[in-house]
Amino acid sequence: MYALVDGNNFYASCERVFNPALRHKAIVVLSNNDGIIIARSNEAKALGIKMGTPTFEIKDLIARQEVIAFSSNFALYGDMSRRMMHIFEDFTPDIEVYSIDEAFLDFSGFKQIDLKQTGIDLRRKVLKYIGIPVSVGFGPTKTLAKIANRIAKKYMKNGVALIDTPEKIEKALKMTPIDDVWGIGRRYTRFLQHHQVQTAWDFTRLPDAFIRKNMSVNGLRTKQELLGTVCIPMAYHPEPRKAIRTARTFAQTKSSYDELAEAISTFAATCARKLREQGSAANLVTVFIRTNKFDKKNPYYANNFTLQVNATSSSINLIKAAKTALQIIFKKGLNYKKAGVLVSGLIPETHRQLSLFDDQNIVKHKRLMQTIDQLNNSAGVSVVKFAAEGNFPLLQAAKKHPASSNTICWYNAKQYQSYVYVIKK
DNA sequence: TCTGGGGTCCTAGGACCC
DNA sequence: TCTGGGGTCCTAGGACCC
Repeated sequence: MYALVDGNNFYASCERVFNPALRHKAIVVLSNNDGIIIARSNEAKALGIKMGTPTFEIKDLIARQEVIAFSSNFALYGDMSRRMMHIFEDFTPDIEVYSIDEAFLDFSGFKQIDLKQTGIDLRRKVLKYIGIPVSVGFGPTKTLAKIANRIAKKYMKNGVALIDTPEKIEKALKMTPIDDVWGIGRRYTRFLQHHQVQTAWDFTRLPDAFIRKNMSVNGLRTKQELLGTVCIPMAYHPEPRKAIRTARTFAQTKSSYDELAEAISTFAATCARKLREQGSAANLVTVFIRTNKFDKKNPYYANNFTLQVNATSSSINLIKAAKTALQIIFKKGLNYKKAGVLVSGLIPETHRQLSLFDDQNIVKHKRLMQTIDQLNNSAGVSVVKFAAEGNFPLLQAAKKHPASSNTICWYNAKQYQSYVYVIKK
């Protein structure tokens, strides 16, 4: 048996932990730039606020304080998540961290265990030590555990549901709308409803050939999982990412190349840092930019360009490549609303092929990056960054006074069109 | 009129997840 | 006025190989 455990309204619950006065209040958590709603407490859901609602659509509710809105704080949520996962590990060592707020727990080694009681204990423990309410669903496959979790959340006062017999499977499938099945998204929901499939149970009545033809092998896996046959194995140890992406929607559009280049450089540096964190190097760098897709008055422009690089995790190399790609797709006279950098073709850093042209720099870059990472990690924030990233008011001062009191090191790496400098904490 | 057979690799697009 | 960010997998089709 597997359990799916997830934090109820996770981001909203995290905010609540630190402000108990918010209990029973309608609260929402907003995206980057406070653009849309990305999490809601039950009370906010009851007000009819949907996921993804643009914030401006509920600004009256916020102004009247009927809804309390928070800007997102992902550092906090990540920390809460780690602590929550740690508690899960007290119940079984075999866990798969599936997302920031949920994990699959493998209980197949526990033959004599009272799962229902285990779920209740787990819930109580997380609530006590972390302060986050969780729901626990048990099932013989991950897909059924997901369904059990939904039932736990919706109908069970103790937050725990167990699907462990053929009778319970059938009952659970019949009470689960097709769009609540893990693996069935918007498109397939529409398609299936068109074929008179309303519930998970209806779906399991479809012929395999029909599912295979219209929904690929994944659809078939979902059907088997719903019937109790494991097709989606546990992933106990996270694989290294195959692509890493950093992108932002801008609060204010950017139209000049320089402004955009600074943003792109920041994204590239972030990608580079994430690459180093997981010990990978990238062979491909993609840059994309787009204007406001909601703007009906002006023509929409979106483009991307991918450059091949010698496998690297150096911020310097990646910033340089990203800026080159940007030059190719940048068009003057447009107001850009969103931009991003994607690094892919990732390989383990240790497998990196030495190239004739850059092996001189690899060692230098490596030491520089290590030093920068150490400084930034120990400070907890970005105290060292590249001048190409811009947005650094001290840059001008540092240029004028390389040895000013708040500057302990000033390094101008002209050949990379970038600067590195270190500010005293 | 009629034009082999078998394979790999890569990419874009479309589906899904949180 | 104001609309998120970060991933994965599968498939079809094209390029290319012998």
